[in-house]
Amino acid sequence: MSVEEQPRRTRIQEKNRARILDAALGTFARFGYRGTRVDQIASDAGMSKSNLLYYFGSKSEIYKAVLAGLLDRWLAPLRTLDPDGDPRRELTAYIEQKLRFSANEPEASRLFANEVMQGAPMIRDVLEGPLKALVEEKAEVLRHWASAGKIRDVDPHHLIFLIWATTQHYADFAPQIEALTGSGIHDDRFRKGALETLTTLLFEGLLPRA
Amino acid sequence: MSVEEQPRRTRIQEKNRARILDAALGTFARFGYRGTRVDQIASDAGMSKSNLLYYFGSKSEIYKAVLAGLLDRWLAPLRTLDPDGDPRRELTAYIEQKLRFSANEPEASRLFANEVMQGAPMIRDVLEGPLKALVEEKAEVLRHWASAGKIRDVDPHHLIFLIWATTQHYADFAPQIEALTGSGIHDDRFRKGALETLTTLLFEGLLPRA
DNA sequence: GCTCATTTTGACCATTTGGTCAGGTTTTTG
DNA sequence: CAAAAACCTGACCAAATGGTCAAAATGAGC
Repeated sequence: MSVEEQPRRTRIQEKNRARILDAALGTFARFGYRGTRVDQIASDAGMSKSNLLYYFGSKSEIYKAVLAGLLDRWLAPLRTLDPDGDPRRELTAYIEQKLRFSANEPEASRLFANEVMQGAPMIRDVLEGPLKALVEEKAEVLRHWASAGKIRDVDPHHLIFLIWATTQHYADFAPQIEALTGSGIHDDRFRKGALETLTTLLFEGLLPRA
Repeated sequence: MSVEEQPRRTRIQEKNRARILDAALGTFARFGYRGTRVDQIASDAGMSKSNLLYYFGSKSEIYKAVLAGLLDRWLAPLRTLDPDGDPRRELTAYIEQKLRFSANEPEASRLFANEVMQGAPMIRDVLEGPLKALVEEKAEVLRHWASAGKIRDVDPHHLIFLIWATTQHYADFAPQIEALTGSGIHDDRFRKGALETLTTLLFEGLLPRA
């Protein structure tokens, strides 16, 4: 599910597999695994169902391939959090990366959400293994910053969840946000506003400083 | 979609409709509209598919009924935000209500998320109408608090989104949270920890006060 | 207990769905 | 350019799916 060996592929294979995975991401993100119809992926990818099944033997094979390609991109930003950096700088950069991800790959974000909401049947091992390890590592960083007096001493897990939740929200609930504000995270101005408000609240808090 | 007139119902109808809606909430929340099988709702509700269809003529009818019952509960907490109250008290109470909702009705939370992620096809009018109106009203409250110097002057929309996102996250991403922490929002201790961290961050901020 | 309305069932149906396969077409390779 | 490999198609299939219907079983009111 994580590392993928790359068999030799022709140019045609390269192109068609990419088209399929791209189309599949769209429908899986929208309708989940069970709600997605192979036919629709095929037509979105501009090819016949038979041809699609020539490249990926089954629906679940497509799903796994999409997820595998997604996980690394979802995780990447957290890896960049530098223990030796300044907390505010580091966390701001992290939040900005996550917001960018929501803006640039909203479908990936939604598919991830969908998979987790269904109980993470396909990626449970990743969550419990590599992700948990990474989160523990970064939680340690946060605790270290806290004990050095650089940040307030709050539960690192909840802090991480707050960042995940808020940044992901802009992708996952895009239709709601659009309905309420008329704009969305894809818009540069909007994204800057979100980042500004988010970081202000996170670092300074809502109550005016004395 | 919002108000529902109640036709006369026998005791049996009352009981069976409730059983169906309850089962339907579970599967719709997990698999979305398209991914849900009428058969499965029926068997979860402990009755035959035919019998289920005697109560609700079609799959989409069940879905609409479930959503209608859900929206009010989802919205209710925001309504309680009192303009004349103390911002910290009011917002803390709001967050606590939302966390409780995530704890007590995680499936309702997930179904709402699912519907919105699919583009809110069924509740778009509610989002653009009543919800938008309510949000504007409460945004005004926040602006008023800001201009009175009671809270920092941040974008009310993003502030509301932050609260929605963080509180909802505990229901929607429960499997991930469980995998990472071994616990979840249903646990009293955990929920108190979440509330504590959330309110501290939101009101005081992450950076230590001078 | 009798009658009528409500509730439940199981058989049935058309359509959709994931997937197979034999054979045709295109591309690559020697 | 010929042969082999890769690619693509359409017909086909079994199972699943949403939904119908007539008739049987059950319940309520007298």
